[in-house]
Amino acid sequence: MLDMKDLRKNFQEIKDKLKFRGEDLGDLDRFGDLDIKRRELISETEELKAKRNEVSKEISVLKKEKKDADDRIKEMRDVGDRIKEIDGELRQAEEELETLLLSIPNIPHETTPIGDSEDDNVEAKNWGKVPSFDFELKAHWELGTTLDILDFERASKVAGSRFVFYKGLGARLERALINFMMDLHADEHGYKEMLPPYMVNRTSMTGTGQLPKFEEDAFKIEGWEYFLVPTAEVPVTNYHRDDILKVEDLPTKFVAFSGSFRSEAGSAGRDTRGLIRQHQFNKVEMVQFVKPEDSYQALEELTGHAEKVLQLLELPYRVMSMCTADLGFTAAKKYDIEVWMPSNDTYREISSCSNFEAFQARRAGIRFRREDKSKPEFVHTLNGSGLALGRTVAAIMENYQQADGTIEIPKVLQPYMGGKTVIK
RNA sequence: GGAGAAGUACUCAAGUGGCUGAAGAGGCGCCCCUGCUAAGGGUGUAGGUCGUGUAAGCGGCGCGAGGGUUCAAAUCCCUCCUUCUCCGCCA
Repeated sequence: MLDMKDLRKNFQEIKDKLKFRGEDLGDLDRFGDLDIKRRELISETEELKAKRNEVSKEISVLKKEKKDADDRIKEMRDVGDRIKEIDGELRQAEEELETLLLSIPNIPHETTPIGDSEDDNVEAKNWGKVPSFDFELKAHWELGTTLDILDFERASKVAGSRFVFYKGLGARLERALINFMMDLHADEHGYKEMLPPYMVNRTSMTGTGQLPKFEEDAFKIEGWEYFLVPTAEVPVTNYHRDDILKVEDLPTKFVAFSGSFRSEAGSAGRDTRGLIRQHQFNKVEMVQFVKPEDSYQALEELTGHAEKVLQLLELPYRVMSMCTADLGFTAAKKYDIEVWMPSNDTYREISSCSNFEAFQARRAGIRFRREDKSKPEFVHTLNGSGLALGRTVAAIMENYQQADGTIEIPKVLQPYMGGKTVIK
């Protein structure tokens, strides 16, 4: 959500910046009228309420003195009716305004590249050497099926398409990665470990920006106002919803492991094979709450923390600075980390690190106080995958595959795999 | 799932229609006293948000949330949420 006062004061400038997103800005132009209408109604009703309060005191005095107050009471009855009327209009105006504000995306940061499509994303960094194979390489789903560590067929029998069973050392590899990543971020990068709920309510989904616009992307529990979390970002960021944090607690950094559930509406036919696009996948997610002046520094650090995982796993990757057209609804700036995926002969997204500035904080009411008596300010929130597990498993399988169809285990994971060095 | 109880400011807590934006206590701030400490005395301490204003200020809202009744609601009514106790069920 954008700052209403800012929007009021700098409407055209903000609108121009939002245009770079190339999205439909909906009813944005109605903001001015709604805003004025709302404030007019507030002034009107408040004036009447002030009067009512005053006269009510008079009535109270008159009654105590056993004097007649009928005239005043009658007068106030009319005032009360009028207040009710105006409050009704006001409520409607505020609802419209709220709906409007919740549907406006974040303003891109000045360092976000301007572009029309994903082709305009800018490579910010490139790490590692893309491997060359002197044998015919296999996709991870082939390797996984042959080694009997992934079973897609039975998963579609038991659940449906876009689900998977991990088996044996495949399951072990995923579990090793979870522990490895959690340990790294908790012990080396200063995040507090957290294990969040996998279902959240509507308010939480709205707080981080998944709702109201993207309800079709989420799984909702039938008969309940619960949504399966599409990412741990939702429960972990909302952990501090409506809180006023102490300045000495900033930055607050959480790392959470959770399942992530996505309907993948609109992705029919894309990445239908393998682990790349599942309805359910595991993810280690980093979330930060920081002072506004620190958030861009924090974004670089957080992205570095995600990169560190790939560096230790010795997987080649690049960091892309997402352009205005590919930024997502909530972010002001976003880096995608893309890992080399041999079967695709290209890089695939494995992490997404974003600075939301105060966009989520405003929706979710997450604030801090600089000093004891000072006015609360909104924090800046950030998050980033560190990393998506399924895609990491796929990348390891493909990049570490051997000519005989076995898979080497990255050195750093071997202690987490009971000392094993190869999956065969 | 059944039966009951409760949610008031940083904490505990009083409060069944108007003088309660809220007693009292603790905590915290300041002052006094005792050479220091412990103890004691005095005194102060409401947040947040919205509107309006250059500002000081003024005004609205507020006692879990949202509605309603009333000239007037922490107080009466309705719905919801959360917590606790007992019973049942259960990993």
